[in-house]
Amino acid sequence: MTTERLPTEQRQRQIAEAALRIVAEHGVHRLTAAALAAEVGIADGTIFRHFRNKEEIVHAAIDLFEKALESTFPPPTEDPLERLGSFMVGRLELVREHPEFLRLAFNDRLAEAAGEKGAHRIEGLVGRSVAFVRQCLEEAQNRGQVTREAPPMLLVWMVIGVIRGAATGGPLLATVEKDLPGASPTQVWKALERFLRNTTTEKKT
Amino acid sequence: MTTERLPTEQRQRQIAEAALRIVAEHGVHRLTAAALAAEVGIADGTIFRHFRNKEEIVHAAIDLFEKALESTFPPPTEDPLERLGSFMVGRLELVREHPEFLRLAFNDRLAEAAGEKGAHRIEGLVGRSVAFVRQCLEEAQNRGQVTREAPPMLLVWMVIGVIRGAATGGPLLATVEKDLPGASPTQVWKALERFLRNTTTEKKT
Amino acid sequence: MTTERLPTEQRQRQIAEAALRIVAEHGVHRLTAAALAAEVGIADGTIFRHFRNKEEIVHAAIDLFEKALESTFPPPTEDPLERLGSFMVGRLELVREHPEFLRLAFNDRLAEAAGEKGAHRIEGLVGRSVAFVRQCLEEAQNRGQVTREAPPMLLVWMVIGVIRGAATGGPLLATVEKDLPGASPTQVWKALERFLRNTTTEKKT
Amino acid sequence: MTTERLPTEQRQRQIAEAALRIVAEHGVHRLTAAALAAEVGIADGTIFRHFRNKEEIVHAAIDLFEKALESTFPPPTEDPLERLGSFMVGRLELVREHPEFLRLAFNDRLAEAAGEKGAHRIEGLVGRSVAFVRQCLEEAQNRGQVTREAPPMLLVWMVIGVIRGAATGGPLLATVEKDLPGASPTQVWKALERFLRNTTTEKKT
DNA sequence: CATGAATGAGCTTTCATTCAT
DNA sequence: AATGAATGAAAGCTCATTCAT
Repeated sequence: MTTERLPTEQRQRQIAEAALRIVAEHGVHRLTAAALAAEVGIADGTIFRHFRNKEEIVHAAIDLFEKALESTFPPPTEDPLERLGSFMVGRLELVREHPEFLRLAFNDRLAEAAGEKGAHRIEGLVGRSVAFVRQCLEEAQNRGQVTREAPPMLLVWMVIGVIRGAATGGPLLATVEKDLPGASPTQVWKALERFLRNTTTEKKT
Repeated sequence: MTTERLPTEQRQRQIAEAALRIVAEHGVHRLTAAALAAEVGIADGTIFRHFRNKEEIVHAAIDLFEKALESTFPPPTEDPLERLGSFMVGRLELVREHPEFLRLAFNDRLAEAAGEKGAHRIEGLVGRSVAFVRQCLEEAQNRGQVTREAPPMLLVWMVIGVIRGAATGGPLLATVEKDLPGASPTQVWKALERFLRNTTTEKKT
Repeated sequence: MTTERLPTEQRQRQIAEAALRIVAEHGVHRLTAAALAAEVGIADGTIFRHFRNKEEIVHAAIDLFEKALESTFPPPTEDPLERLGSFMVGRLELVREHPEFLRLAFNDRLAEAAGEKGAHRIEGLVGRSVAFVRQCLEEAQNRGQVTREAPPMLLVWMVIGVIRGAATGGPLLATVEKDLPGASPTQVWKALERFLRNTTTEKKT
Repeated sequence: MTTERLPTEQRQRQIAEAALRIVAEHGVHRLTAAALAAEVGIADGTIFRHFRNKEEIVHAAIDLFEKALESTFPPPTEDPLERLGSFMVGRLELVREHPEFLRLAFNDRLAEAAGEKGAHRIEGLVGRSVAFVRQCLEEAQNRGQVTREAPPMLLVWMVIGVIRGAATGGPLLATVEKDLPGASPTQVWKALERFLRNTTTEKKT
């Protein structure tokens, strides 16, 4: 069989994308050179003309993931809650477009496949998002938009929990899917925002 | 070397526990027949005198996990928030005692090792917990202990998010560990409870 | 195919011997797990139940080689030339019995297959033999059995050259094989000894 | 990157030389098409525009080696010992200039890489040198320059042994390097010559 | 029940060789 | 002539599973 010849960069991209798809759909244990090759439509051995080894493939996949996440960090607007909102909506839309990412973001599969270094990268990615959320929430607390009584991390966990929950089409919603059936990212954020503001101490006085 | 002969039931339990430990500490890729045998202290072939194949071992491990989770569902007390509190405290304490479970609960590793059927079981386990949390929250909303404005699932995701966050010693806290340093399960719940109730004060006044 | 089951120690020995045979007869490039397995009569994978990896197999082979060489170091008799004679005869007889060793002793094939550590071991083996020969010759010079005029290493190289030459059935003799047709180890040594003593300065005076 | 285009003959030479260098410095296992191409500075596929396959490359390398050896056969002078001397000095100087050759001459690595045919060629090369040495020594014996009592092959082995020993900087000298520290080729030959002639003095008196 | 040797499929990686560009 | 992507046959090694003892 003679496959179309493509420049390395293109093949690398194809392979990285295939890796993402495979891990997301079937799990790391199916991320084999053979599976990758089949997915891309080339011969087994050819994989290693484009990547030195499997680990590098995973790193390329993480790159893709990273770039996608990066694009959802909103510009530093004035209002922290507004910022948090764009972030959340962005993330939820990202997941809607790329369901592959879902199982990656909240899962340490990729990390496992990438060895120590890859695990750290993913940790870093997650950490950055957490830090962003926290930053927004603390600012909001300082401005009195959100109650100062709650420990910031509690709020962070809640927000992350909502993102995760709204993003997961899977298990979390399985039993209760009828609830917010097609709840759009914006709707979810609106509900969350109202809730957060609701608790504001200012309002109580 | 001839190991002491034990009845199948005991060996099965030992093996299932060993499986839990191995997956938790080293990941699925180290869950091999040889590793299990070594952990239990028997010869590798012997494993298959007690289980027909690896999948069954994983199922036994999930059984253990299930039983542990089961034990944290509190008795059906009157007050739904109180019930939710015992549940949450129970779960956090469980994780504190058995850190192995952490990587299992919020991770689909075990599911992956157990094939389709195992994945469904874990999904079910998670689903049951979600349903419980939801039940408590809806009751609380009906009683006016928690604002009725928020969609129940939003609250569910928040609570689950807090449980996950408080349970995970790892990445989530990494950058901000000073926050709730040794926050005990009860302290976490108290903070969450105050927050949940807080949202209703407006209406009360 | 069901092969006879043997205890690891026996299989290890078989495998190490097979390794020696293969390297000697066909060269390192044919020393593959498959070839070893075929030679021993077991399945490919089985090889690695008895050795952790190929390198360990080569080390086991070197062990065999080492033991054989060791056995040809004669006891420390009074007369150095007599000692040298037993050594040489021993070595030649060893090679006659185990032609496999020939290509190993004067070849760095095994060394190459064994990695750094293996190469050093073989170097050490050769070094020990050289040192032994040298020791004998220097003593002989001190006693006046061999001329003191020749630098010791010159004599060493000569003796080693004769051992190698007499041992090699191969290329070295190819063109001139009729010479010392069945020259027995003892005959070769006798000829060499006469030659060495012949040069003695004592006799000239 | 497009490399300068060179006529096949030049590239062939470059490749053959690269082969010699690689085998000498790193061993046959590194003699790969990719390594050759890198050494020469062309793309790996290009190698096979100049040689039909790897075996032919090795043959070209042996050609080079052969030519170098050829050049050290001295003209047929009157005195056989003098002839032998030039030969030996020539060989030792060759090795000093081209240390690559060392590992080739006393090693069947190249032979192994070249298959049956290549092995025979190298055998022939060695055989020719042995025959030359023998010729010289027999003449010398006939002229009474060297004792007639020693079987010619014994002398041949000795001489070859000395050449090998003096050429090998490696293991052979490792333990005793102080001996003939920078022993020049001529010094080595002088020592050997004195020794060979020495054996005849008895009869002369 | 327990042992541990044996199996064979499968995985990652290497490499000589081909061939479209 | 030169390039470099593609191929496919090994090679080394792992592991679930079987089975004679």
